[in-house]
Amino acid sequence: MPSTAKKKDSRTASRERRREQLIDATIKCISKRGLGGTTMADVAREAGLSQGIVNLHFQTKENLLYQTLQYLADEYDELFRRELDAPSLEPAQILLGLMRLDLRPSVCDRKKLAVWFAYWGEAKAMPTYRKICAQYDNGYDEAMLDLCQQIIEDGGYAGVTAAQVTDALSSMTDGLWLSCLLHPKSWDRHAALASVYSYLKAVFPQHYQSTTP
Amino acid sequence: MPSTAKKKDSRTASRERRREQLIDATIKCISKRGLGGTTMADVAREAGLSQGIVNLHFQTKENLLYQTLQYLADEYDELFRRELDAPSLEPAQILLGLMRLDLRPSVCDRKKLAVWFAYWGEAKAMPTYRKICAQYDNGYDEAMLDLCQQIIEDGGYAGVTAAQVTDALSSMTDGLWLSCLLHPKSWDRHAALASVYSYLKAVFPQHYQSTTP
Amino acid sequence: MPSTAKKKDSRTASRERRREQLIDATIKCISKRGLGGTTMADVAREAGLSQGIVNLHFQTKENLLYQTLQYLADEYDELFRRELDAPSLEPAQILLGLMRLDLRPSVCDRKKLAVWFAYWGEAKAMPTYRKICAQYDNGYDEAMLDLCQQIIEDGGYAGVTAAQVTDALSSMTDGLWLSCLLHPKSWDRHAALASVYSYLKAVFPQHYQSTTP
Amino acid sequence: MPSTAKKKDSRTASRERRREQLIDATIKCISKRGLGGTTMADVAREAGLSQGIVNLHFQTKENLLYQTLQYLADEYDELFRRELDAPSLEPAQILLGLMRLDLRPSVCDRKKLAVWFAYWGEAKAMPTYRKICAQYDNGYDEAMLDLCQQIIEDGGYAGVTAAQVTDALSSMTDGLWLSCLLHPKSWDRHAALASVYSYLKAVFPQHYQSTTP
DNA sequence: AATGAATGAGCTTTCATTCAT
DNA sequence: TATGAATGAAAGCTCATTCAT
Repeated sequence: MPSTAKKKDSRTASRERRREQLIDATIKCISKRGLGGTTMADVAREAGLSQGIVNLHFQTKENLLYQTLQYLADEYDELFRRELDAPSLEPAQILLGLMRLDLRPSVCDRKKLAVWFAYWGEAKAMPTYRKICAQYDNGYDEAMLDLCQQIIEDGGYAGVTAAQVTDALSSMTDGLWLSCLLHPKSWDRHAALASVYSYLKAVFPQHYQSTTP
Repeated sequence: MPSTAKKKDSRTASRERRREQLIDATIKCISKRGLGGTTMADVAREAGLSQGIVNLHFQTKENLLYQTLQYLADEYDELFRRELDAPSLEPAQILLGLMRLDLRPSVCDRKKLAVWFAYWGEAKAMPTYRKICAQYDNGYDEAMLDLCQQIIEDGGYAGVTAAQVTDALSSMTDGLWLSCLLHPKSWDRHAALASVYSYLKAVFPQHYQSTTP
Repeated sequence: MPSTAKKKDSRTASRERRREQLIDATIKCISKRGLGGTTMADVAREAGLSQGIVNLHFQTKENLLYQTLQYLADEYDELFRRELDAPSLEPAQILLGLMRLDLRPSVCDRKKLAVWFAYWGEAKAMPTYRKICAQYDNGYDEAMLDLCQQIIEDGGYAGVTAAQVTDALSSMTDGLWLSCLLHPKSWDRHAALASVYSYLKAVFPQHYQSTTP
Repeated sequence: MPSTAKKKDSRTASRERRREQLIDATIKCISKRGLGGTTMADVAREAGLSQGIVNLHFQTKENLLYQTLQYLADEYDELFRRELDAPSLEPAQILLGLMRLDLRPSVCDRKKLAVWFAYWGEAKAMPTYRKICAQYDNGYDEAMLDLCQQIIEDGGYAGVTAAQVTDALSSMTDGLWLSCLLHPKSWDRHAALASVYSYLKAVFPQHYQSTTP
């Protein structure tokens, strides 16, 4: 969302703002009541607006949910790209940055995670959703694969392939998210990061040596 | 379920069988259409029975879903206990066995995973579901924690705690399940196991040395 | 129900007993839950028998309800005839006897009244029910009309017709029944009888003179 | 309902009007089909509106029925109060007015009576209904008790108590209503009033002397 | 004659969607 | 644009009735 967007004429600008307002309300609703428990009326009420407003802006419920997922995906993508393109010194630092990103409060946030898992839960049944998820995931895997490759070559590590580490790492973050969702009480951001770091230290000992991540 | 259970009189037995038949149909339906897309009529049709049958045996939809989750949880629990109680030689072997279990075709089965994720997706909204999930998870974590502790002591490993490894491993399997669900095409059971094994080799090098898991 | 009925062979006798048992259960159910809230299953359960039993004996629900109403009507009719045919001395005594009958505990019983009013409540919609009710009522009115006529002639009362008194008296008992049903707490059998008696004393002063009825 | 109420804005006014329209349809349906035979769809159809409309305005069927009963009770209450507060000359005239009221065509109307009796039929099973009925009844009895007391004192009547007359009169009107419901063909408003009047003449001869009521 | 599992029509209720204002 | 009353399809659930045992 480039800053020029703010210069749109008031009508369009308000349209855009309404959209975000409604998507926001959708996220809150899904997080509170689950996908199945969220009605169009709930979303409208959460946004403090009237019944018909959601259909007015999103036509159908399916589209609202699709756009909401897309919104979250874009938001994450933006953060991911920024992390990746950071003028960071070394691949190992970038990789660690990506791991940190996934556990950052604004990303690893129960409200948003609830939405992701809600979608994933329906993913098998709704190919459209799966497509969005898969498309991004592939991009992330590719980037991580590349970083791991560089680290392995740099460190001359044997016994692991870049694919294995990539798989392991991305699985771990997904799993840690689930854990955050299911055990809100006992979940600890730092412990999670420590687990990830313990793995990095174990496979890439030359690149990760600090005691704390 | 002791073998004597099979000697139930035909009436009771058939009640029990019908229950399983309906739970089975429920799993298939959720897997095909998602939690939200599954109707009582769908389940009845899938089971080849009539409309009212599900309410007759489970009273409400909520209860049907609850019992289905419980059924899956019990099924997994049975396998987990069996693996844990196996007269296996060493903790390291048992731990590997548990990892293998999670990636075994009958466990890591898209149909069942779809159900698990469907529930997890609604977990935030339905405390009842979360309770079932959480209750078992705690048991598993404890068992794994114990195994890791023993391995660490046995190997004199420094730099990792049992909690970190447990967290990492259970997160990894959860994440690999999600991966299996979302990328059915590219998902590879052996690759997944290799990823897990690469981690084990890295953290517990003395205990896991084979090239292949 | 003449005593010879008891000599039927066991099969038939048991059929008859089942019928009464089920009608009894029906009365209890309607009284507890109302006509609308009474299901075939409720009746069977109340009778301590199995689901299908009611259809076996009464074929349809409508018939069960019809037979139950008929049963109550017959029971009342039996009592009414007995009172009417009593070798009572005078019309005034017989008339008072009929009034007493309507307020007798076994007749003016909330359980049974609930059933009568349940039927009356549906009477407009179910002509079959209305027919039963009307048919008996006419008979009673005729008998009372006759008694009142005799009393009026005997006393030389002017200013009231037999029809008016009959109407007033039968309306009063119906109304007192409703009162018994609606105000179980404050309802008092003796007060009710006193009200009726006060009317009799007022219209037929020569025939009813005691202080208490 | 003061005349200013009519100036409500069209939206609110229409809400109120729709409510009455639906209650009206409910009364018609109950009167035609009985409480048990009345479905939400029937009510909607009777009102010439769509399926969901009744739930939209009354949420549940139970509430619709409750509100309908309340509506009828309020309507009667209004008439009763008006009759009671009439600048009538004497208690005897007011009492007669109340009796007339109960037999007035708009009150003693088979359609409405069918509804009252439908509720009374379920009253034992539904405490909520009984409460509404009882609450009003008490008020009416009190008012009548008061009037009778004055008449008795004024006339120096002995042998009857105010309570007895009140009981007798209110029972009579209830019974006459039932009669109106059950015997629509032979029912005669004037005969009914004559019966009531014959009673009044008999107990309070000094106050009621005309040949016709 | 009796049982109780099974059926399926019908009911209440919910909710995405439409539309007059 | 925005509103919210209205719609009607579809869902969950109940229950009279049937039928194999």
